[in-house]
Amino acid sequence: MAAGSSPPKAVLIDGSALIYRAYYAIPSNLRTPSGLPTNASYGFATMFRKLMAGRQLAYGAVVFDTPGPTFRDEAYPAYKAERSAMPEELRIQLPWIDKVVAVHRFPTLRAPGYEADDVIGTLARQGEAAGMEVLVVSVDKDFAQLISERVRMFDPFKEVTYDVELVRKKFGVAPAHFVDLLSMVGDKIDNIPGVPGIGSKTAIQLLDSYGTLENVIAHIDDIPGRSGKVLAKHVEDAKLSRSLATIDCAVPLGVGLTDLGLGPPVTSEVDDLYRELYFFSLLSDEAQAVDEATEVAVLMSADARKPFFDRLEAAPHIVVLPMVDTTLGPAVGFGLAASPDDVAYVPGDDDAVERLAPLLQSKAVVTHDAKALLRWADGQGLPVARLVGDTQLMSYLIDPTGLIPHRLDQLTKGYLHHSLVAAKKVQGTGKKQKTLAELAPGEVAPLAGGWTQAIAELYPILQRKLREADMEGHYVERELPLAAVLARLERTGVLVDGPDLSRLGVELRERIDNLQAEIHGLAGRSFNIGSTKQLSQVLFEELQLPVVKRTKTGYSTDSEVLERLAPKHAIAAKLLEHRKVAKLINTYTDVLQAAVNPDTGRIHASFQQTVSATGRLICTDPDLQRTPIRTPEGKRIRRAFIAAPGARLISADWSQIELRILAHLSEDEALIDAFTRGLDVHRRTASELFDVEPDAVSDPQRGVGKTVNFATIYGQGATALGKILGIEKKKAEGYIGRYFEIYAGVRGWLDRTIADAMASGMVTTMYGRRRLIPELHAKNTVDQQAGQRMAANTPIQGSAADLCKQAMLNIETELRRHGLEARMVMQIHDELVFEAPDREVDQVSRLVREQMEHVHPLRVPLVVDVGIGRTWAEAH
DNA sequence: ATCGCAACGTAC
DNA sequence: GACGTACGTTGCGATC
Repeated sequence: MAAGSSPPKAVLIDGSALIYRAYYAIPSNLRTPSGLPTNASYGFATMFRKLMAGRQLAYGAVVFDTPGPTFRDEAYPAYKAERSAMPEELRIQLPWIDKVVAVHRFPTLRAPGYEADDVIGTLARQGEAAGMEVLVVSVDKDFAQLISERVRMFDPFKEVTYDVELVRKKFGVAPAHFVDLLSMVGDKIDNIPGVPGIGSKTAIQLLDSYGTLENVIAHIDDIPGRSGKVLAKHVEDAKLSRSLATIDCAVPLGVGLTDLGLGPPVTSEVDDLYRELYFFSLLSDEAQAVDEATEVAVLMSADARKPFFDRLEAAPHIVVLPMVDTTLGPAVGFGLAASPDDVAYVPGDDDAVERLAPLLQSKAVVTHDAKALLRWADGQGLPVARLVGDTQLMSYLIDPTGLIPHRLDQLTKGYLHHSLVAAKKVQGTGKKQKTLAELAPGEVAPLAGGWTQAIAELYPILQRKLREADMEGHYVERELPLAAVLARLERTGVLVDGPDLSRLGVELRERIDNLQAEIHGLAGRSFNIGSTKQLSQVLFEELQLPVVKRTKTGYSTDSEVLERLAPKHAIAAKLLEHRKVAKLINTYTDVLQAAVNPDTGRIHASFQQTVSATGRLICTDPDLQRTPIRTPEGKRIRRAFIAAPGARLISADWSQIELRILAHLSEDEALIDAFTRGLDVHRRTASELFDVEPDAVSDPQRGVGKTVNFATIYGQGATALGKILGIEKKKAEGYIGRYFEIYAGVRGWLDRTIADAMASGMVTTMYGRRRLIPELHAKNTVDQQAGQRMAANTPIQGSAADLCKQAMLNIETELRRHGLEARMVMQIHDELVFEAPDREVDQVSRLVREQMEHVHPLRVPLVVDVGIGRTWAEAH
């Protein structure tokens, strides 16, 4: 359509409905510093901005209800009787909402005696008649009746636009018959009675047959069964309902839609108002640039620093944010705050560190990512005596799967509703990215200052939420101290034998070259074996091998498929080997060598505390927790993890900790009995499943027992279990059924756990860490069932994580108490690895076993296997 | 050049 | 769709 020929556009905004929705959708803690609640104003303003973006609007108005009775109340006193008065905290925001509308140069309309719906209906019909395109903005489905070719409705919260087709799809009737539908179905929200016993299914059916309510009533004697009876009895209710639900499109307004022309908003006025309301994220780009770039003082000289550090000294707690480029590197500077209003950036020279040192010893310290602060402080030899706040850790504990990855900018948006200067805006991205050290203090300051101020503002909010979630104890006693353990573990790092990895790499590369040649030979041409797309063309089109399964985008070539193709074509086995070798080179030999820190000769991976949904620690850069073990080739990688000369690696892992926790939590007698008597549970399960004596269980049978035991922990169904065991679904069902006969207590616990989770929307671990599971209330069953599996698995996996964290803390304490030099170097969920001088090996082994086995009294014993060796492979 | 997603494979 | 928790690689198409 040519630009000039499109019809004029009008927008009619249902102000009352939107401010209510905004008020309830946005947390009430959103306030200006003076305490004015701004949640409804903020939501309304956000919606307004969204609405204006990119739309060429000629006419429009925001329409509000007026207090006092309307013609509907006179007709039917119960109308909207359920509605209570406007909350005071919302009423107080009305003048500000009016201002938001005004600065956008929008007219506001209120018509006494009528509802906003009627005013909007009247104007919409006017616009329609004048050939305009009309958009009604509301969350009220009643507007469906107005919709036509020219009138649509937009729900700004769901971001859905209703047109004739969508109304038909959602409600089952055309817009013209929407009130006829409501007249029978009623509307609880507006207290429109409808006809009791008639639901939307029946009503739609009746309207399909008779067209309108009027015609339904005319043929009331033809309607069979209960529907006919109740209709006949409630004809008057239906008629009343219809008139109540009908929007009056002929309200005498005194103004027409064409009187409601829109002017362009004056950006400066909008910005001024938003500053007043502290809506910094809604400021125009120009205003934001100015706003964010100023404010933070850069304290270069001793004279400038003195008074600020004096204020830090006097503050109840201080915020400290070291700005570092690399994990073990120096601080380029510090963001420091005595309060949210007293923030400064101090370049990281000797004077700054000297001034900071006593504060770290004496003050309550708040930061974001305590582990990083401690890593830096440890490196400087500075003790941090009272670390009380880590906004990253707090956010994680409050909702581990929300605001991922709990970065400051996300927390600021989520809790403070404004945005921060982006790091990439200051540092750039890609090749042009600058390190902090390459920037001038004045350039780092806005970044550091914004972050530091955000931490200061977030801390009390998160502290309250943490208390509300009843997790302060766990946070203070376990998670926060663990950050110190992890900081030390990361700084220690783990020694790897680079030359050994290099030799292995050479060997593997030779193998892969040969494999590649063989595969190309078998394929009849060369191609990129790493490309699944090219590979599937070779396998399924050129070699005409049968398609085993498909992926979203084409044919699958995963290892399971290749296994199945192996009997048919020699290429499959070669491909499997190629994959395995390529994986070892790419993910392990090369990566691990590259990860060795040239200064220390060790790998300093990151053990992250705020990532997993269940509370497990997660290792990255590189991910040492996935170092291969299952195959002989994989095990060679573990041989490259070594102890320093004169030291040994000690590996200690819990035996079947998750099953033991399941036994403890479920209090299942058979499971508790098995562990208490020190039986092999997998054998025990197999013995029951196959009805043979435990001693007569074969290895494959024990394997099935093991798989079925694990299936419980993961909430596996018969399909999945069957697939893994390579048996029919029916047979897998049989196993599962039998399993729950043997371990009836487990069934009961699972049922209770899932039921509790459905009721509360969350699950908790042994030490009270919680996980919200929104999937439990998903609309579709698939997601819901996934939610239930998470609900079953999380207490088990999460409690295992809890115990491991506690053990790590206890062991660290004991190692220090005994003045031992041994260091924890890795955690692999149920395994802890230590590097100990030869003379300490025996003592540390005993100490570690003792601490791990007795970390927490359970209804079953915990058993730990300890291994010692020069390499990880030897020790495990 | 950079980003995000799909497919795959590794661990507990 | 049917197994919980993760990370990281390569390839590849979309986007800047």
